[in-house]
Amino acid sequence: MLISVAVIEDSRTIRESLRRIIDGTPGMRCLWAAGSAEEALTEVLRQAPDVILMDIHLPGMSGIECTARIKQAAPAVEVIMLTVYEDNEKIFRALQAGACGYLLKRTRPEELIQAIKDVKQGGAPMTSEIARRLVEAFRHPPAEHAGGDTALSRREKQILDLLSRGFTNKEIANDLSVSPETVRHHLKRVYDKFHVHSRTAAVLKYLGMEGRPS
Amino acid sequence: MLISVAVIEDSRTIRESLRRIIDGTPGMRCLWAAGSAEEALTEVLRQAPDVILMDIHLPGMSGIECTARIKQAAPAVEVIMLTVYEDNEKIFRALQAGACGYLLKRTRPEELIQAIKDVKQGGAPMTSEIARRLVEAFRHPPAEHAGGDTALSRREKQILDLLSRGFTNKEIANDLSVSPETVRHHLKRVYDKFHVHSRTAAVLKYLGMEGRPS
DNA sequence: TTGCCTATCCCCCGAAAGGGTAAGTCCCCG
DNA sequence: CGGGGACTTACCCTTTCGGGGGATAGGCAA
Repeated sequence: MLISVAVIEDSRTIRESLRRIIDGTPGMRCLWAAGSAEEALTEVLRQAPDVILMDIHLPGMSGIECTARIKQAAPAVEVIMLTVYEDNEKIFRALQAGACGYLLKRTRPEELIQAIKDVKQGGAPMTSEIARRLVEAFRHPPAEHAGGDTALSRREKQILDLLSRGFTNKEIANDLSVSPETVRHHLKRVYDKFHVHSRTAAVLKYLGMEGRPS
Repeated sequence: MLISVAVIEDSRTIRESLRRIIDGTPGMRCLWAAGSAEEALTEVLRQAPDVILMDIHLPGMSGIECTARIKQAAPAVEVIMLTVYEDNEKIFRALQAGACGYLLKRTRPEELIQAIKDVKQGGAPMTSEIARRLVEAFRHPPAEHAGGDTALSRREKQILDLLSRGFTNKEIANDLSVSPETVRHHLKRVYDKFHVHSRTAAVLKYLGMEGRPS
């Protein structure tokens, strides 16, 4: 079974290097290699590959945006993000856009090839560090990729956490064995810090969804 | 650096086999090997290992429950679930309980050893199939296992959508050019359908986060 | 010591939200 | 044609929120 691969990467050197690695692998062929997201989008419509290696940092449209569009146009195409970045936010955004793998550029060629094969078999190749972050994010969705650096006190976080599970102030107060007034007080401070004026907006901000698309 | 490992596995054969594999690896030592969750919990307090290999299916307390308790008592201990099951629910429950890796029992010894090392380095070893499921779960939490089949009318969805972006009833009303009373009315129906009693809870349900872990 | 932060609790007020009920329009389907 | 569902508006009442004060107390650092 021949796996058709495409590469999206702005650096010509890396792009051609990836193409050589792919074409040099038996059972694998590089269909095309684009230098920009825009170019890639037209190529995808012309010839949809099985797997795409996508640089996350592209001039113009980002690789994340490009991934989202490709998955919309051709959901069967599997996308592996290839990047130098290791920060959580980019990882999550890429996965949500539809990427199924996330590798660092320093990944060795043989691992890259293995990753492409993995993807075809329904796997989700990623370094174990990245897998760990995914696991962490899965375990504590709020604390990690939301609030982040916003200086919330322990108590405020705690209350926000209960708030984000749909409890009323009174229920939170009972849960924490304090007066509802105290809960309200902490929430006021949270609203200030988040620059919001409603519990709903605060929760959304806390969960990192304030900018969700419709 | 010596990595101390512990094994929790009810089958004596597999337990001893795991112990041999670990003790046969330079730089690794099997501290203890328990046959039940209860036994393991007391052992953990006595001697906390760096990494635990935990069978998910144990007589009495399950491996998932046991993982949760261990992580509570000794958060630094890393737990790798070892199992024959491959179903999503168990995977997620285990990860939420605090496991950081999830391997199938048919994993070869050398991979197991590598996984233990991975964990010590902050990785999250898992087969790529399992990683894929995690990614899937991460990508569509809302659409899939939430809202899904709940029969919401067009209008109700529309309002819920605006609601889930933090708008007040009045703002939604302006947006849709209807009266706030109308918005309130639709929301009431939504609350009924969702069996919730607050906008926050409704939004969470809508976004598919109603069962989030703490 | 004097602040400053966090946490706790209290007051007030007006606005918003939740619950119930009623009634009007529209359009589709039998 | 009639009935039903979706959508609309309106009224009632009660509870909760959001925003504004202020008071007390412990901890921690300048």
